[in-house]
Amino acid sequence: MFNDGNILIPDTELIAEFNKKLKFWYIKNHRKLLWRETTDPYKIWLSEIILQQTRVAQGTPYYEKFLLNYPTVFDLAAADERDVLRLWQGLGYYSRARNMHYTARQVVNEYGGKFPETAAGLSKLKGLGNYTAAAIASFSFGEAVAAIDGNVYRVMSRIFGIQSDMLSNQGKKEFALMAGQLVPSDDPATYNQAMIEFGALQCVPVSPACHICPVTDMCFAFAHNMQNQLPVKVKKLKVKQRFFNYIVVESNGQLAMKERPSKDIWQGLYDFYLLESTAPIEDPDDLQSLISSAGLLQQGILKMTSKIYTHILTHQRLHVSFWWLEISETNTIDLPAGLTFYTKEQIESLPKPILIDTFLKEEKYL
DNA sequence: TACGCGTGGCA
DNA sequence: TTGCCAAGCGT
Repeated sequence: MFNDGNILIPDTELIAEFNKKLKFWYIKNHRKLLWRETTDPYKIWLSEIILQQTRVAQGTPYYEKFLLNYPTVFDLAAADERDVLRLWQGLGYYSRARNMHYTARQVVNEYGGKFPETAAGLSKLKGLGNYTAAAIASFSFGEAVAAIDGNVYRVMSRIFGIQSDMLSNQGKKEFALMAGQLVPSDDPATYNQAMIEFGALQCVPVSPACHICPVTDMCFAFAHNMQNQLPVKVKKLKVKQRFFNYIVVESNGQLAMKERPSKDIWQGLYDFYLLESTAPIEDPDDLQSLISSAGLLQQGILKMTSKIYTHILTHQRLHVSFWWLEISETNTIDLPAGLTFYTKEQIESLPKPILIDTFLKEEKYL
């Protein structure tokens, strides 16, 4: 192994050994898929576009009906975009279909109906990124370039112990460097197919069957029992947007509060009657219907405080509005479950989220 | 660079 | 039920 700064590139003997075992596994275990029985770049291209982020079982019927309706790139180029989209219907990621149609016309009009024969040339076409361009280049034209899809990332990461984030740019560079060392000049097409198929069938994301794997003897993940940790994908934590509409029920100077339930933020702290919505509510009428559907008796004047509070948590952004519901002294009210009236003194001593505390102070209640 | 893009299968 | 994807790409 030699060190390239960030990753260890295995020596040529180890690479040769891995490739040999991989190829043997592939010959024995690969699926017979329609698009593997041709080198026609149009068909390979069609299959690769369809299979982007899509399972074989889901994409196969589409591959067949597209070939039936548009047997050649000329037929696809001559079609109306609307018809192409109609045929794509149900497969999702519809820009794939639009780009494919666009590219078919470009191939016909600017390339005389022939696809470029290198990954670099193919990359210039719309809808073809690094992976798809490399896949077509190797499958159709035998170019010795590595086609790195999600399966290949996983296999390389586990076998050779690459622990860089496969979603980061730096990580992608390291994987690409490794992949470039692995791809053989002899029959790169079968090698690429084999890597992808190996990832799809044997080195699967969850609970791979390592006891029947032919390369455990050279597998970093197996040796370190890290199959479930690799590949590393640093998930960008997604900030969820939530819209809170608090009903501050007031009666004789007391406020109705309740303890926060488990399995949500602020567990054990106290807040008001909460109606959560998927979008901000600005019209009191909308809130009224929400309230009545929730069974809260409407016996007072609902008044929104002017301001909408934004409260930021690690993984949530809360957009919070407060609505005062004043109950006149002569009325009684059936409070929803969990709510209890508390005096100002009691409220002062209750544990509350900062947001609630701030609100009460700004309203000069506390 | 980070994010939106669709659908169906699975635990 | 809900989250996590599955042969990525364009912006």
